[in-house]
Amino acid sequence: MFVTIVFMAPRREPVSRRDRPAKDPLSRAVVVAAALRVMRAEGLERVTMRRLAGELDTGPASLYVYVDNMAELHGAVLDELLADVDFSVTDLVELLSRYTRVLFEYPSLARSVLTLRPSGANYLRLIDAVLGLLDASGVPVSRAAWGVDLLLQHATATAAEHGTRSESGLHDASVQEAALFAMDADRYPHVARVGDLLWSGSGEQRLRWGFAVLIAGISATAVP
Amino acid sequence: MFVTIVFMAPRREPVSRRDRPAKDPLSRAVVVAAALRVMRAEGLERVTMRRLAGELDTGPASLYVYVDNMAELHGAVLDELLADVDFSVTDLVELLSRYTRVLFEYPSLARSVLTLRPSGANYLRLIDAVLGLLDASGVPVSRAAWGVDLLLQHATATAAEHGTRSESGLHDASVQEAALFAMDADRYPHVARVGDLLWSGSGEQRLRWGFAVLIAGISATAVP
DNA sequence: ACCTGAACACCGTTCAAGT
DNA sequence: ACCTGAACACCGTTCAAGT
Repeated sequence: MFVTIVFMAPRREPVSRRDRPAKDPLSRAVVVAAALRVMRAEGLERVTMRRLAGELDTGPASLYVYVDNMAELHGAVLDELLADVDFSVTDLVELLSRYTRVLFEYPSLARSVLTLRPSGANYLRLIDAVLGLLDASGVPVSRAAWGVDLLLQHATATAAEHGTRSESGLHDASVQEAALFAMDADRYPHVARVGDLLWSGSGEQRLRWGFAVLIAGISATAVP
Repeated sequence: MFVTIVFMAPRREPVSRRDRPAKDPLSRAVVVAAALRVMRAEGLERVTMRRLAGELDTGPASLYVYVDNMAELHGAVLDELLADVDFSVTDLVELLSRYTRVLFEYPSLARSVLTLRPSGANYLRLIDAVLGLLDASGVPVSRAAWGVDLLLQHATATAAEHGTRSESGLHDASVQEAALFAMDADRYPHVARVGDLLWSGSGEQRLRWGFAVLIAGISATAVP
């Protein structure tokens, strides 16, 4: 993969524009594709306007012709990622898991998406599929309309958190510390009573339990 | 408020260290207090290591003696904010609302906290209070242990999103656009069927409905 | 009209060298 | 031991000036 990228965007000697091989004309699709390429190879942190501009043989200002800003570019990258996902399943938890699996690979993207309210064609396709399955299982339309947000937010938040945990090795240490601290039964009687259960279970288990909780709650709770 | 802050940290002429009035000795508490002051006055975006250092008459490197990094500082600021909140209530939704209200005032902090797993004394006090109320309403301890995470994450995520909406005027426009786009009944039949319900309700209403959904779901769903 | 060089106004974090 | 000046290695976005 890395070799491919080097081949597609070789470092060139700084020669005058005329002498350089013709480059692809810029377009929104080309910018998004470059962003996806850099993210896959080096992570979202390396997807900067300057880096992308370098990759596309132009200056950072030129990218603003095709994307509004970084946040919007992240939204476009997510939608591109979702383009390859098949959402035609009959089990809601499986559907949500397919979405989550994509984000688990790019936790920083999940973190960005969390504050984005994505609106791309493929995200809409996902929303449509979720609404379809909620309807099929008899959930009233008003609950489904609000519930889809809750379900996708849980998926996104879990993926974002997953990344934080695995990216910083510090985290285990600070959880340990908090755990010790928390076992002060005088100050935190309920935390002490619950004990290790607070940190128990795998990410996968908690994700699936969360989906189950939400589906049960959505089915049972009327909107105001 | 602004005047107070100016008074507390007046711009000084660049004079040699000897001639300057004695400054408070640095400490973690002093750094966190400065961060809180700058956040209240100008928003979290202005809380940078360099800005804080300037405020405290030192260089940015000095702050690293007291905080590990920006993320940890954000966690400390949240905990400081929670110090003033009374969590001794008997209604779980009211308890969660008190937490949410704090974050609603600082949406960027909510965004940061979302990927933080806070572990401060006051956040622990909040967790303890939530666990207490779940126990009081007869929720099995294993469900409560996992449920507290779901409840607080919903609160935090909603506050983070609230900020995104109100900070960028763009958002309304892009929601409009998405709404039109989404009404393509051939491509997104379920979205089209649900229609405006997707974007209906106030933030407050959806927040409270989310809490109700989670509480119902947590009570009804066994952990694996 | 479309594009971009250069500038504006910054960042977090590290580390060698003080005291 | 504790502290910090200066440097490292960058940022996103705007806008005047090209073509």
